[in-house]
Amino acid sequence: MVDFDIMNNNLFDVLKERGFIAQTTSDEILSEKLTNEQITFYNGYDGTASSLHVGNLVTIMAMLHLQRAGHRPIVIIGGGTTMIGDPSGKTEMRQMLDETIIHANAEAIKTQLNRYINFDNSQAIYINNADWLLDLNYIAFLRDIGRHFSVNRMLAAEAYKQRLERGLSFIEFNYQILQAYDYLELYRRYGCTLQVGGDDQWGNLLAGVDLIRRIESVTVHALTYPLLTTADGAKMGKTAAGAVWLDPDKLSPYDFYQYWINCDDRDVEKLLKIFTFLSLDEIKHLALLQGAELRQAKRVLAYEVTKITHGESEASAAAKTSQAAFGTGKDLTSMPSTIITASRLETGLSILEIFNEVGLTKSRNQARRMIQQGGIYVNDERVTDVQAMLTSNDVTDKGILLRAGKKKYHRIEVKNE
RNA sequence: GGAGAGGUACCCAAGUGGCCAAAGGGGGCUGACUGUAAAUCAGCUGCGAAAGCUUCGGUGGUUCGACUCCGCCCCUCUCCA
Repeated sequence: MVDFDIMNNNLFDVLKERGFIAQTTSDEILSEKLTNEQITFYNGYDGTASSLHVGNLVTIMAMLHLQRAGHRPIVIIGGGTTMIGDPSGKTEMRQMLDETIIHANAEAIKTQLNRYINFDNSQAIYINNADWLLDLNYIAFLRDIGRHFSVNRMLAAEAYKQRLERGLSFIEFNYQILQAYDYLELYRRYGCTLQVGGDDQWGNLLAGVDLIRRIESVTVHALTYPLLTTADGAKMGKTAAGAVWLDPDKLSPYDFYQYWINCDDRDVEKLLKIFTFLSLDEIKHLALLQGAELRQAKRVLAYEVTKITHGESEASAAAKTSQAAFGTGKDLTSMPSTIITASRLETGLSILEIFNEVGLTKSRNQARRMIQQGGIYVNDERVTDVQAMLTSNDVTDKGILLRAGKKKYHRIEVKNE
């Protein structure tokens, strides 16, 4: 894919135009460096979960833009820092995670990042800060690094203010210092001169910039991405079911696709700019669509984002399934499905039970409630009887189509043993 | 270590011996209206077919009966050291 934006403008302007930039240490210098030099930059991911989510996708997209323009990304997994827990943006202390879990998470995230970022021939570097943090000598660290940090200034930082009211433990207070140390380490090892991250990381990034200036007498840089919120004010990437994961086992490509299709009208343009590689011109055209037409733009958005994360075939399948479920098509192949044996239908299978079993409802009580409210459908026919049973008569050539509410579908395939 | 205030369902927050599966708000879900959007309105929002069971930091008591009273423990916050 040819990226015309980058051919015609300088990278920094493109990033800015696409909405990737919240704060930087210096727009002018960064713009100049990104245009005239090949720099090494880094982005850290913590190991608190076994999968990245949509929030992290912003940083991945930005890294891809930077890598395509010839800069070298370092992806650092916070195997060491996650042992501490970042207090930024948190009102409560994070739960301490077990070392083996953190390690497993780090591995999973590494695999995941591999799908996006090209690590061939050292075009990108993967590293885990556990490599140097876990064996630090406390006294030596305090003397070499700790002395450069002013507690006064740290306390004044916005990130800690909120926590000072509710309580901040010493372990968390050290997080920023360790992250700053990471930057120093990467500067020394790889000549890394730019750290990027979400805007809530601004304080942590600056701490690293300061540390490197003090110790190495070198000016390095920091750039943050805006923290995305949806038009109705919620954090991007959160749904009732939890985070919007990038791992297909945690969130099916179909559901992932649906997440984007269902975005707020007002967010479409912003999301296209950040989460797809479509040119700004194309995006402008799509954003001109009005009313129901805007769904077309959402389809493009959902397809493109799903393609980047799950690949082209999954994206097409999800698009087809979505059309089938909400339009008039027939293809239901990528809809979540469950296989049951024909024998279970012989005696009649309770609707409550099957909805509960496939996870469309959380409990039988909930399924009952939804039937009473008219929100349960079998083969698109509303179920009104709480006692209703599924029988072999309900089996169509496509199995049995279960639906909870307007948007949650599940297909039952029947197997003769 | 001392003094005080607290820990209630997804979150905030009432409740202070039975009428409490626990007010209210937020969030979420369903329905109507729509465009698989937003806004609005209505209903629902522990588990169970039911009897009933589990739930108010933990644990032991008092009581016919405890979220409510008593003992011990754990945790959080504020002030003092």
